[in-house]
Amino acid sequence: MGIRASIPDIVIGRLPIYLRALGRMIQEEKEYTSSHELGERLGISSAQIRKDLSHFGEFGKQGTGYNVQYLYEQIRHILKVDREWLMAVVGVGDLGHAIAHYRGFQARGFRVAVLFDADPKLVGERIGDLTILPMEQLAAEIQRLGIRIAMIAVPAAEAQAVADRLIEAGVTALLNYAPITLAVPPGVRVQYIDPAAHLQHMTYYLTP
Amino acid sequence: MGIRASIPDIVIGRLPIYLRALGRMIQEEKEYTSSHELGERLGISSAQIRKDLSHFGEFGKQGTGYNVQYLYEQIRHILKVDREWLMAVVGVGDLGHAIAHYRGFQARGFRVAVLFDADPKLVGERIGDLTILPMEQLAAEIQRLGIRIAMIAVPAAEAQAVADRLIEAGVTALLNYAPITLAVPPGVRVQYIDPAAHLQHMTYYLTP
DNA sequence: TAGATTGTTAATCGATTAACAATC
DNA sequence: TAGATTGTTAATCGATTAACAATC
Repeated sequence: MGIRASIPDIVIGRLPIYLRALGRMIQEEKEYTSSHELGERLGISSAQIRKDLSHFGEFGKQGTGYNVQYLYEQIRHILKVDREWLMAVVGVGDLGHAIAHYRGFQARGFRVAVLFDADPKLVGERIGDLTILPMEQLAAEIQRLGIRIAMIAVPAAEAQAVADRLIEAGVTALLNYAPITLAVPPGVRVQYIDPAAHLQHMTYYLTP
Repeated sequence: MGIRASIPDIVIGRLPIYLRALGRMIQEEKEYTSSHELGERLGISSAQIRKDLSHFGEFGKQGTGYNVQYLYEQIRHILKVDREWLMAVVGVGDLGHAIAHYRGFQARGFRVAVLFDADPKLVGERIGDLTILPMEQLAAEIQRLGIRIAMIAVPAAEAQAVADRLIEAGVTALLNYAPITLAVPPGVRVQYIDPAAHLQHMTYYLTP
């Protein structure tokens, strides 16, 4: 029995983009697509799309391309979003509120299940059908709900301490909105959302 | 006179991360750092940091490393964020509100200067010292303020049309929060913020 | 000085692309 | 069938890393 080489992380990172485009095609009631068409929409070469998908199996048919619905389901399965993941949000300021209200998670495999904030003035406030809980309940609630994913929306100065507590409680995937690189132990994944960093990336190319 | 090869975009994308770390070091009143220390904090090899910086000049000293403040200023200059860029925000729902309130832009070279929304119920509402304007005023206001950067925080279904209008008005850098890949003409830059895509990237690695 | 660290070169590694046989 | 498109191989391209002379 051979060893299956691990799939490049950069390929995994493109799958959600493919999934997003396929979701739109489903809305458009498009039944079939091709690597060429998908690449066209995404600004990616058709060869790359075929190569990426080939890591996971054979999903298309020569001559006709890919059945949109089928490929969509397959990628959902590969990414393990053919189920619902519960998430915790820590920090319920403006950004945390926006995250808690966001309607877009449900369709893509996620649900905000619990909110925490360190500010006693916010604790007890209701958002949708959730009540903001104090930090003291963080570990217990995360364990009770079996939560593995958390979003950090606290100020930069508190983000590392919050990450530490979340990891301690059993979280292994963090989406960090604070503008700071987190130190985490092996086995814990972190993704970053830093709008100012994206903006700075673009200003390099702007002529003043 | 030779042709200066263009610097890889992936290198440009790392500069804001270096800048962010240097900003924190300034807060910590750290005077000198090294490629090794910086790399340690960021989970990047020291060789990569030195190589990245070498595209732009020589900023360090053998034996002592980099003066934090000096390197910070140099990178700010390279990224053209040693000034203030005005930005437009289109779509002032929960997310647009959070963006408009966000205090973190100022220190990193940006200011939200104008807000637009298609909803007549929102038009006229004040957020901080800004008033939400109707879409009809988009082109005129963007031109009047000389705005080159816009953030799109409208539903996916409207994002492409909004992008088209912004580009038409002279915007050449878009930060898109809508979960859709935008089609833009050459010369226009787009960066994407899609939390669900980041989450899906991580669930791949989670064991159910 | 001795130790540390830079900037740079060359080697390595990995990702993307081009091309095409297979086949629907 | 003829045309289209896949999955895959090999070639190309580009990015990362290791190593080290230079030097503070």
